[in-house]
Formats: sequence, C-alpha cells, structure tokens
Amino acid sequence: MNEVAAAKPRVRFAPSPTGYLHVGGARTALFSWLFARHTGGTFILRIEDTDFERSSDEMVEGILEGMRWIGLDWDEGPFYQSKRLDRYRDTAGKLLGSGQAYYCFCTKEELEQRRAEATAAGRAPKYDMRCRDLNAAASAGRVASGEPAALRFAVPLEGATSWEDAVFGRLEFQNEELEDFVLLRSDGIPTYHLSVVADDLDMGMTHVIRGADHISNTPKQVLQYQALGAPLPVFAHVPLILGPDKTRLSKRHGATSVIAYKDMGIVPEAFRNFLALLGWSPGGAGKDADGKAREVFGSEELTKLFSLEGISHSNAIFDNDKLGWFNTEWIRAYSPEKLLPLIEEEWEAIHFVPSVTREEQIAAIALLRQRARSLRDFAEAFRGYFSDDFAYDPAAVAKFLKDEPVRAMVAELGARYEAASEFTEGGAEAELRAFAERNGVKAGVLINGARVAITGQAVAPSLFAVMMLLGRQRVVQRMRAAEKIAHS
RNA sequence: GGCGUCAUGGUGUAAUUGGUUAACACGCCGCCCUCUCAAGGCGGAGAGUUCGGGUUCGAUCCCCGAUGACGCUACCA
Repeated sequence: MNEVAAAKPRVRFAPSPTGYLHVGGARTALFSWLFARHTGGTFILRIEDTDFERSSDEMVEGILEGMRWIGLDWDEGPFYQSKRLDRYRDTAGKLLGSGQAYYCFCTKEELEQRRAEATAAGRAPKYDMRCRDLNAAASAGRVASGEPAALRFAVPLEGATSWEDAVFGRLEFQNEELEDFVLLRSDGIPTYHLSVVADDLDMGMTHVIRGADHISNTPKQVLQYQALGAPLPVFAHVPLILGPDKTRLSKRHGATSVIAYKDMGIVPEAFRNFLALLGWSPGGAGKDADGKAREVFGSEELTKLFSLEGISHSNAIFDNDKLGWFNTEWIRAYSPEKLLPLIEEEWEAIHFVPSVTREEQIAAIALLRQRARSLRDFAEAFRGYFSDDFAYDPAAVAKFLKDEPVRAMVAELGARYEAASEFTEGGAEAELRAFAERNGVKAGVLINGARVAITGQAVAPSLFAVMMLLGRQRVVQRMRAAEKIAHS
C-alpha cells in the first residue's frame, strides 16, 4: 500500500452530465460508495461538466435522481468542474513553468487533416509534436498577443509509465505509444485529462475507482502526477457491463438509464443488489455454513462484504432475468408499509385512485407481494384489490369463465353468500364445495370461475383468502355480476 | 492498423490460490404440493474451464503462441 492509500480513503464518483445516469455509471458509483462506506471513508460527488456543448443542468438533475434512487448518498459535493476553471489553469501553469507542457498553435483543422493523411499512409494518427520545440518565450509572446493556442503535455519520448492497479495488477504503457495530449484547449477550458488530475489531487482522493474504459487514459494521468511531484492515488478499474450480444450496453439493448428501471417497477434494493453482483463477488465471505453462496444482500451486508479484491477482471453481461428475480425477492422482503409508497407512485403514474382504505391496501399488499414480479403489477393485474375500477383479463375469462352454466353458478353462489348468516373463510369454502357437489361440477371449476369474476385475473392468491380480503359486499357484487362479464 | 485488457455451462460468479465426480445462483425441463399462478420441496439437462503447445507425478490455476471479445487511439469525458 502506498502512502496515499494509508490515509482515510477518499473516493469520488465523477459523472459527466452528457446523459442520464446509465447502468455502467451507476455500478461504478455503487462500487465507490460501497468502498467508502466499508472503509469508513468519504464519498465525494463531482460533476465533470467541462464539455459545455454536451452538458446540461437537466442531466445533472437526472444523475442525482438516479443516485438517490439506488440509495447512494454523498458526503461532499456535488462539485462542478465548470466552477473551478481557475484551479485547472493554475495546475496547467505549473506544468508550463516546469517545461513539462508547451503551447501548440496548430488548429483543429490542421490536426484533422494531418491525422487523415497519417491514417491514409498507414501511420499512427499521433500528434507530430511540431510545436514541442518552439521557443518557450516566443510562444508565450504569441499567446500574450492574443494568438489562440492549446497547451499540451510533453510526454517523455522514452521509457514506460506504469502503476499498480487494485484490480488488474501492474499495468504498463510505453511512453512512445502516448501522444502529447491537450491539457488546455485553445479557449482556455481544460480537457478531462487535466481536470481529473487537478481535482483528484486537490480533493485529496486516495482511490480512483472508475470504468475500465479509462485504463488507456491512466498513463496520461500518472505522468501528470509525476510531473507535479504528487503521490499517486490507488487506481481501481472496474470491468464494463455489456448487453446480451456482448457489445457495449446501449439504448439498443433497451433501458440504459437507471431511472428507466425504476419506471419498470424495479425496487431500488433489487437493482442495487443486482448491480453489485455484476463484476463483483464476495467470494467465500458470502457463503453460508453449508457452502452455498447467498446472493440476496441488503445495503448493510453489501457494505460489510465489499472489497476491491472481489472485483472481476472480465466484462459482465446484463441479464434482465436475473434482475427480475432479485426484484421478486426484494418485493417479497419489503414490508407492506414500505411497499405502499412505492406502489402509490405507480398509481399516480397512471392516474389510478384506490377506493379502499389504507388498512385494506396494506392487507392486500401483504397478500399479493408474494407473487408480484414488479411494482407495476399493483397498478395493473392487481387493480381489482384496490378499487372496483378494474378490467377483466380476456384470456382469464376465456379460460375459466366462458361457459354459461359456470357463469350462472358463480352468480348464484354469490347470492348465497349474500344470504348466508356469516361470511368466513372456512364457511365460504364449505359453501362453495357443497354447492359444487350439488350441481355436479368440480369445486375447482367454481373456484377458478369465481376468481376471475372477483379479481379479473386467472392468477391470484388463494380464493377464500381473497374473499376475506375484499369483504362480503364486493365479493357478492362481483360474483352476482358474473353473467354480465364480456367474453368472446 | 497500433496499444491495452480479458477469456469457467445460455447468464452472473465459486473453486482452500497446482490435487474437487469443476460448485452456487438466475434461466430452462420434469415431478410433488394444489383452487389458478407464483412461491416452496425434490430431481434433471447443460461447461471438462476458447484453442494449441509447454512446465509438472498432476493443471481452471504457472509459461508461450493463436483466436475471439471488449476498451483506448479527439482541443469528448
């Protein structure tokens, strides 16, 4: 461990607000957050908005919303790079002053043209360093007189740059493979390469946990730390998340924004649990006494188990089925009281207003959560439990409530319930079974028919439990109306 | 093209880090339960660890090569 890592960890999540929080970003944020919480360190949020063209406040809000949704709270920030421009110029000044950076007067057009020529000629499209040996004083003069110039870092011509990556081990790049990258654009705005280093240094980052797509950028940053005489943070590169076709996850694969999963009725714990296990495993620490690995982990447990060592080296494929499984597990684990506000959001989204009391809602949720796959179920298939405003699933009607005799029997049974002296779970079942026998049909036929009449669905909890939940009045009313239910 | 990284069933991951009939979870199939559907219980199919060489008494694990995938290759981040 180097001297920086020995200090209390300080880690950050540094998204660029050029889009909403996507699943890859969410996972790196989660890993950083888990690491900070595990070690008792500090988690910092920094918005890298130096690309004014593509950044927007709306995207910043979207990112914050996504982070709040999966429960990632930050201790410092959000800091905005757009408000710290002076600091980057200071750092650039140091590099220029020590001769490790130089002004470049080549225009963007010239560079593009040379790049095209080099590629056409089969050469590597690297910057040709033509401004590198310009006289420093003369260059400074040109800049002072208003000539636009970018500032480039002077990469050593020989040797190699390496670091010890916390997940990949020792990584090394030959300096000759690197080009003299731009630190400050000609409009004075820093590039990513400069601003990350300046900020990570300034904000005292001990660990830089980010996507593996940054591995190739890392030597450029290591070189700056060295040029500045600063100690290196620990770099930990996290493998990428791919779509089912093994290409980088994109809108083509469906939802890419974290909030889209919220909209699909995924519960935050489920999403976080799923994400945590994509590219990370607790190893032996996550196993039970019988040797079976558990996978359903809450926030506290993930925090306890998390370590950089458990991060995988290879890219992972996003599997919707498994996410769905985590969702059912977590919906079942939530208390009805905790589920209710989440369900209310679903209702609001479709402008549905439940007509039953809160107590009845809680009771219904307690009964239904066992078989919910998504929060959306509560606003769709389960509507009949919360209001008389629900639809009959045509397939369910066709399957169990199509025959006229059955419809008539369900209606008649409804009338019997109405006339009965009491309405209890056992009594209702006994009544139904006796009625079925007298009419020469199997009890199951009436149970299934009544279920459709009462809930509109072929799928539901045990019929008699549902009856007690809905209450005699609704049950009777819906059963008596069985003959009027439309069917084809 | 150059540079870099990675490679265990369809998917996510394990394998006391050279000694296992290669394990667990998701998914899939079947059976049980049963008033439906889930859940649950039980069982099954599915990888000999990308391929080829080496080192070793012995390689998922170490070395070399190939292949493939992915990443980077901007005055984007």
